[in-house]
Amino acid sequence: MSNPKSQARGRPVLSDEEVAERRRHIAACALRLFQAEGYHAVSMRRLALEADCTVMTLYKYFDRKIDVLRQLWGEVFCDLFDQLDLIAARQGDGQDDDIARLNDIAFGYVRYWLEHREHYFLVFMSHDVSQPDVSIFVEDGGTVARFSLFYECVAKALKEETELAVVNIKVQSLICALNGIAHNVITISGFEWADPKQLVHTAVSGVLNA
Amino acid sequence: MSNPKSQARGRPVLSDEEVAERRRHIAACALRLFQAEGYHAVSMRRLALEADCTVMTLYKYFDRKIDVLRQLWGEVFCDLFDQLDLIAARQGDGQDDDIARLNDIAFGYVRYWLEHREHYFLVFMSHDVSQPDVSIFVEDGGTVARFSLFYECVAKALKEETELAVVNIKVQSLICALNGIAHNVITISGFEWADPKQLVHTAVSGVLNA
DNA sequence: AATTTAATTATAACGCGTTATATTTAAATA
DNA sequence: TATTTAAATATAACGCGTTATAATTAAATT
Repeated sequence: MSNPKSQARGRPVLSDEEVAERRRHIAACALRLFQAEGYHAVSMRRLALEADCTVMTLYKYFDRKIDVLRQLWGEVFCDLFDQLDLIAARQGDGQDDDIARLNDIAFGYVRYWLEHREHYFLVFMSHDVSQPDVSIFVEDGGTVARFSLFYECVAKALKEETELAVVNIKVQSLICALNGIAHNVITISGFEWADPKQLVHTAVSGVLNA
Repeated sequence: MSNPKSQARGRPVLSDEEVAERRRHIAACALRLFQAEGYHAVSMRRLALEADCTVMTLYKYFDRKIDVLRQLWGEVFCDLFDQLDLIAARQGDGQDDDIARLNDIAFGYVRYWLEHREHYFLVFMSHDVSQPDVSIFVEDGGTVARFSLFYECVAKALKEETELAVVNIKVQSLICALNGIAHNVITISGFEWADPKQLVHTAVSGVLNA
């Protein structure tokens, strides 16, 4: 795509794969450091040391420090949805089973964030207060696609007669509710929140019965 | 409390009110600057200039820059709930009216954040990725108290027979859902979210029918 | 008026993210 | 091998949040 014979003379531009490899290497180092010491505790100078390159090289492959983080988000969601897919694969064909499965998946989703709060912060709270309108992880279509798991499960748990548009609203409402539960329980830690499982159950029942 | 005759000699410690006044002055300057240019665009040096003092004086009254922001959060919630109280004051005693009113309040809550996204970021997204467990705005009991508006409205919109504990779960679930809608619509701006009013309606119906 | 104490200032420093510029190194062609 | 081009380095600088320290100012008592 970006590399069609380029120039004849001189050192050739790195291939897309070579660029991707270098980005992956930096991201891999960053993941280790971020998980061990936290995002803000790791400086670009430190990351350069770990990645065995210069700060300037980091900035060649990532426009900003936050973009290194963004690279890791895809992996987080991959991990999360791999777990949810396992839950979804459980047997049971009745509608009661479908509802129970939806509950399990919804709670699995929230539990993942509660058990990996540093991932939650990585994904949902890395915004800069001064640049509010940044779109997260949506540019990566692969992540969005996996949210369709919720769509399928909600559709199954509902009567089959339900319209597509209605299912869509319900799914979005559910996802918002689940993210909200995770967000509130994690960030408003001084408040005596109810059992997350109950909150999730209420959200799921609500979406099905609304 | 902190000022009982203190010492006999030398300049007396500032009274609580004097301290509060200086804090308010700094916060007032900060509000003006933050709203005009954004939190991160305003440096402590700049704020000191505006507040007509030294950076060191700022640090005498606020441990960190983020604490200046925190001081402003209370005012944001005050503004928000003043608006919601107006909506809540509408006449109509039937249960249908109660449900409609709950819908209006819930949407008013979400709409406030959507229309004041900078406030949303101020309140819900000012965390540092590296210090995830900070409790927000809960230390200020006044703010939490005003959330009881939701409790009262949900209780009214439900049959009176509903248990306190159940109402409590429903209220928490609703608040999570509303925060989640605001959070997702604001921060995941690249996704085609449904009409927020519909999402709120689904959440409210869900909580009432769960 | 002299003294004591706290508030405030002045000044410098630290590492941070980020940018700019000039130089060196590596990989290709002629 | 000499040349060309891009990758990578080296180095310095900017303003940032934050901390430390010493000097100054303000308000009280003796």
